[in-house]
Amino acid sequence: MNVFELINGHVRSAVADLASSFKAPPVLDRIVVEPPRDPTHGDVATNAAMVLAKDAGMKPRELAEKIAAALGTRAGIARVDVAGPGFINMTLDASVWRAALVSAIAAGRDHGRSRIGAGAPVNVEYVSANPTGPMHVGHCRGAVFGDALANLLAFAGYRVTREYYINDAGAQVDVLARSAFLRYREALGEAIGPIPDGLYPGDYLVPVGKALAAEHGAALGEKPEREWLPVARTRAVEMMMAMIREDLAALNVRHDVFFSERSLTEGGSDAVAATIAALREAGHIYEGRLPPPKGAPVEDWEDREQTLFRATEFGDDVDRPLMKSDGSYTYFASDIAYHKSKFDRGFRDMIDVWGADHGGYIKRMQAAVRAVTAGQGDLDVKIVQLVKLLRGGEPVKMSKRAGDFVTLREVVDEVGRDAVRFMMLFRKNDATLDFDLAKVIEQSRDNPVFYVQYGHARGESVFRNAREALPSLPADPAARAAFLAGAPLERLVDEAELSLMKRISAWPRQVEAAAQAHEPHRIAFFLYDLASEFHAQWTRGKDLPHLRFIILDDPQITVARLALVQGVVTVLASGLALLGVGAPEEMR
RNA sequence: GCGCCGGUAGCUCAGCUGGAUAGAGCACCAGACUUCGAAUCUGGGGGUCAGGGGUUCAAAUCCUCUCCGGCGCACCA
Repeated sequence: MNVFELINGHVRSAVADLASSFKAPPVLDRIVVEPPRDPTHGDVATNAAMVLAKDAGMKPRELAEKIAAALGTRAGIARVDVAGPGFINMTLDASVWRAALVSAIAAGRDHGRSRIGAGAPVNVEYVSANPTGPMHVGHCRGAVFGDALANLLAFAGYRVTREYYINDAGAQVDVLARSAFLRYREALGEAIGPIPDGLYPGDYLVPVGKALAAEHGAALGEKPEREWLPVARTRAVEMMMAMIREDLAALNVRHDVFFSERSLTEGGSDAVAATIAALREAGHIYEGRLPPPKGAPVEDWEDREQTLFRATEFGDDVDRPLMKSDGSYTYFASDIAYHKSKFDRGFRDMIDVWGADHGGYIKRMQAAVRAVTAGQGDLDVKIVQLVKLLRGGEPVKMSKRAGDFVTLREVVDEVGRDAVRFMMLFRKNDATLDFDLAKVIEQSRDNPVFYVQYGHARGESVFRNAREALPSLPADPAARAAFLAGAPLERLVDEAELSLMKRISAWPRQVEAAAQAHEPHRIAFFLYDLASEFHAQWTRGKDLPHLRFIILDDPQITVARLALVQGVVTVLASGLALLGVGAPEEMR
């Protein structure tokens, strides 16, 4: 049950009833129904009169009075005021919040589930790290963000596919293959000495060399490179991807589809060639020259005729090359074919999650998606900004050159999956993030992960204690919820209790807003606020014993308050699940 | 030089796609444990929303210019 959706309906129908006297038909899209920032203004406010005043040919306040009069007669609306420049403020009958709480408890983990997605397929592509080594911390944020966003969209009613694009076709995987081949010779007993510059030095390739040796014996080493390289490459990529999947599993991140870049051009058909041909057919490709980039001079600039995509016709700054000077496709060309494949597989809505260093790539990719889908497809690119890794306020030094970068696994092993996930989401995706290894394992309010989880554990702790005073309270969670859904909620009259009920009721609205904005961090912040309000109410019971959740000689109010706790626990558990973070029963 | 992302309290950050008097945590000051978990809570001080101009009933939010920080800038992925 979404209270704001309910009132939204009332507002729209009230406006529709008045519309015959308007000068122009009202544009309902701009009407916003939301909780006012200042609670003294009531429970729900709408700007309807202000945005429709022109259409109505009335002054905002005059129109507001008329809408307010119509709303005043609707069920559940206890009071309507016109305020300021023409806000309509509504105070709802407490029965509305009670009904919302009952519905939340009864729905359990489905409370907040939405149908705004209407089953539309959405493709969320995230991580897509090169299969050339283990994942490092830099990959964490994109992985967690993409995963949480996918959860959120699924909860909001979209049909979500989680996808990983394997970059197994470029020069980098050839380097990987040569590095693995060296390890293969090593595995056969050869002294290889130090790893030469330009090859990957990491010892995670040792097992690949051993595997190649075990499978091929000495045979591979006797062949020319063009024969052994594909073999080494395939095996290396395979083993790297297995490693990456394990790393992701440690973070509780899983994908539905792993899409190989190589598969676009291998086998019977060349999807990249086909895509380019189609674009050429549509007039989006030409042979031409590109001006050298301004600013920093490019040393080896080679002015030549090349195959260019007219990205500028779709909003990009310059046209983009599709072929390298050696005649092979650019990465961009493959990427166009890849996104076309997404569209051909039924995804009009696509979301890519990229690191900040790829920000300059957004426009051309969106341009390409428009071109290749004839404007039917929509690509949203979410950029996750840099993560600064700290320990007790001091930067953790990492040098990629020396090979001592911090791996994803190391961080997860040190602070735990929950802490990593929550902290990665407790910040807007496009703002940089400080991740302090010391702070995230602290058990204090300083640490939001703990604070929210503790809120959940504390709620469960109340239930454990309540069973002594209230033997009829079922231990089984589902039975408990069913039992509490029948609680005498009219006993909840304290302002703060009412306020908690309202926040629990706001959950569905939060889910929808976060899903539509593609912003899972809003969920994290909502949970933090809910936990905070719950902790506050819990502590009030210390000064004011009559406000405790468990009142020994009044089982009725105890049941009512337990229902409130049930609502809190339900939303915390549900929200934490969206973030992929555990909701512990206790934290001792 | 161009593009993208940031700039909000001393510090770290929210601000619900334009709403009413801009909010939280930390830090600082003053308080609350014979108690449902004090791993918590209550109160207080603290603001030129980087700066100028514009759009309108209304701007931290949209447009524009400037300043500062990060990232990127044929043929890498």
